[in-house]
Amino acid sequence: MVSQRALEVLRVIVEDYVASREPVGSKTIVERHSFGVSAATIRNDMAALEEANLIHAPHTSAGRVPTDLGYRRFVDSLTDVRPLTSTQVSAIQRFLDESLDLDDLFGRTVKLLSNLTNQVAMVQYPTLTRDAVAHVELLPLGARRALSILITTSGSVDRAVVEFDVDIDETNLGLLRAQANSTLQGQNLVDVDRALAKLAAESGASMKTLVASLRLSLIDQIDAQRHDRLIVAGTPQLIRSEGDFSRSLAPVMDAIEEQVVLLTLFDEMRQGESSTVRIGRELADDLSDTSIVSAAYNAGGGDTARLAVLGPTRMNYPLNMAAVEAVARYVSQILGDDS
Amino acid sequence: MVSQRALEVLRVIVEDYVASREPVGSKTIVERHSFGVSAATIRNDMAALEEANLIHAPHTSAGRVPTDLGYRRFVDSLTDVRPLTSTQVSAIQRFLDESLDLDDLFGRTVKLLSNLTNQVAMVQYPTLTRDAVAHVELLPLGARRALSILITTSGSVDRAVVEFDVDIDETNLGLLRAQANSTLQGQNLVDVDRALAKLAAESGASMKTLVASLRLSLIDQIDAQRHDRLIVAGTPQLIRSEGDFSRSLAPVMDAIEEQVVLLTLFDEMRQGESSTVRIGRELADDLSDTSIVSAAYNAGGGDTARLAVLGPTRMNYPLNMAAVEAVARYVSQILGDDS
DNA sequence: AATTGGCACTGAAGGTTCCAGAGTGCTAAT
DNA sequence: ATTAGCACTCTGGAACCTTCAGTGCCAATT
Repeated sequence: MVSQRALEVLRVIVEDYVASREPVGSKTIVERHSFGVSAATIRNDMAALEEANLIHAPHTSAGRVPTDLGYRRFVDSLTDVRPLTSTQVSAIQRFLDESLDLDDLFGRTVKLLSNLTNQVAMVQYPTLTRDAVAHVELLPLGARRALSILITTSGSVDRAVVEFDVDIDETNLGLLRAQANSTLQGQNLVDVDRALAKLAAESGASMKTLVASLRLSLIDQIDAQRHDRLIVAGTPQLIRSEGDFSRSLAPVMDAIEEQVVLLTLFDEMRQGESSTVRIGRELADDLSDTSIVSAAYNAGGGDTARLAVLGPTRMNYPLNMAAVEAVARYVSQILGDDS
Repeated sequence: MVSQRALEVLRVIVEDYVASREPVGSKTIVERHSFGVSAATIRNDMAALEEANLIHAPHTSAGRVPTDLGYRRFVDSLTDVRPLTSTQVSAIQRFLDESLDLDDLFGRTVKLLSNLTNQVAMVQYPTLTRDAVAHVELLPLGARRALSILITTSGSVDRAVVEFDVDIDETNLGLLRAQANSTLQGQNLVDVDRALAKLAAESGASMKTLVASLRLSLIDQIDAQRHDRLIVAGTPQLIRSEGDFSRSLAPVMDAIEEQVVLLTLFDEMRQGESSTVRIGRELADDLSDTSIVSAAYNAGGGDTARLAVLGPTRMNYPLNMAAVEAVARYVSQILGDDS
């Protein structure tokens, strides 16, 4: 039904529409692109595309606009992701190489990605399975509570509150801290549970219950540290492309601020291949005017997480895909090196 | 020139306009409020108000809208800040009391404030001068670099990179960590510099240079920890009140994302009294359609910082002032208690 | 001196009509 | 399969009108 040429027509419709924001008609197509055929022929192809639900006319006598399905077809047909220019690449490298710890790296990464694409950019925190305990700090918070701070060898820091069953004073807390550190230092995070169980078993009665409380809290903490955070930058870009949204931007901003919808989405994607594009209605209802281009990056030791850009469905997919993939690649490179 | 009654008229104009978003005319005023006079009289008063640049007519035959100056007069005339209802107050208390560490408290605070006011809410991190060192962690980052993590007794955590002049191995780093901790633990942050200088003086030649490097880094870190961060929530609210902005929201969002303009503003305000309202052009140019209502809170030990809401100049000032002040009060209360 | 009713005037908002233009779908011819 | 031709449709903008809320001012009133 849809000929080869018709797909070419789809391609130029997507490209022109993304560039101009104007519905594109048969005449402008033959003018701007050298198909060897007349406008009437293009019109026939367009009729076929419309039949296949790939494009759509806002009203009877307007040009055509790609549907979600049209964008999907367009994206799927992109075989070779045009790489970024070498100056861009070296700028990325230089910029990211300067970063200090994980937080700093991710902060730089989102800003960079947002600047490259003029979209909202997001980076998901990785779960570092080969991460080990560097230090556990315990600070009193009251008679039966303490704040536990877990520092890992990758430099990540997490906090949680430990609830004890009994009152605990400075001395006891110091003892617990000393024991926990000597037991846990150097242990891989996944082994913390086992190590603490063992410590509890070997401890005297009074210490046993304290260790048990700490164990509960630390396990939670380690679990919670999994892909549960998103660093975001570039929300102002969303406003700049407000014209591309049929409904209010507020629900989109809500989703970004809440994070949970996006994180769930990322978790779904982890199953899939490394680079993924979600378009319009393929996402949640509130995000039906937006698309997300994301790629997995390697956080070292076989751990992966995702980074992404989010923008209106009318976005420059090739550019965004190239940027997301390039940045993911360099972040992987940096995280693969040391530590 | 502007009679007492005229100021009453200003008050109802502000209130009605904030409530309805419609320019308010003399007729609606006499209908909705019981001034004992006719519309013509109100018109005379309005002429005086316009003369004084307190109100302004969008066009010849429309009602009036307050100017920035009008809002200013209105706000200044609010003597008694109507307190929140007792259910609101107890909800605030219950919600904030549950919080664990500082980060959690501030996270809750901004969300709460944003919900209470339907505006963007912000909390500035306090500088905790009575904060002391709980633990210093050092993690290798390469031959001549290490990541230092500083945990304070208030539970705040900061990271920085230490650059050494010479290569350093695990053993040396461990030694440095042990020395640093035994010297610094329990020391007030402001004394860290002195303590490390002393340690350097007393150390052997090889250790001396390492301590010096660490000192440089930690000092920076402690300095940087001063009021340099802003926790923000509720940016979607900004979009919901987009109609109140004459120009694009993008610069406003930029300012929020960049933070620096707002932080500078907060620093200026610290001089002033505890509760402050900045209206329209009193702020930066890009923020000429927005107002900021802020209050100082007490972080314990005489340290203060600010929290605020930001929204269109057409905002409910009494409500926002009450909310900001109430929340500031409870945050102060919580931070005054323990630790 | 302050207040008021009356009244002419103003400008925005909204509706109607018209026109031009872009773009289409269809048909018949190539 | 492609194309030229053509009638048709719909939007967007201009021009125009009417309505209406609200004003400013003046002369009369308290």
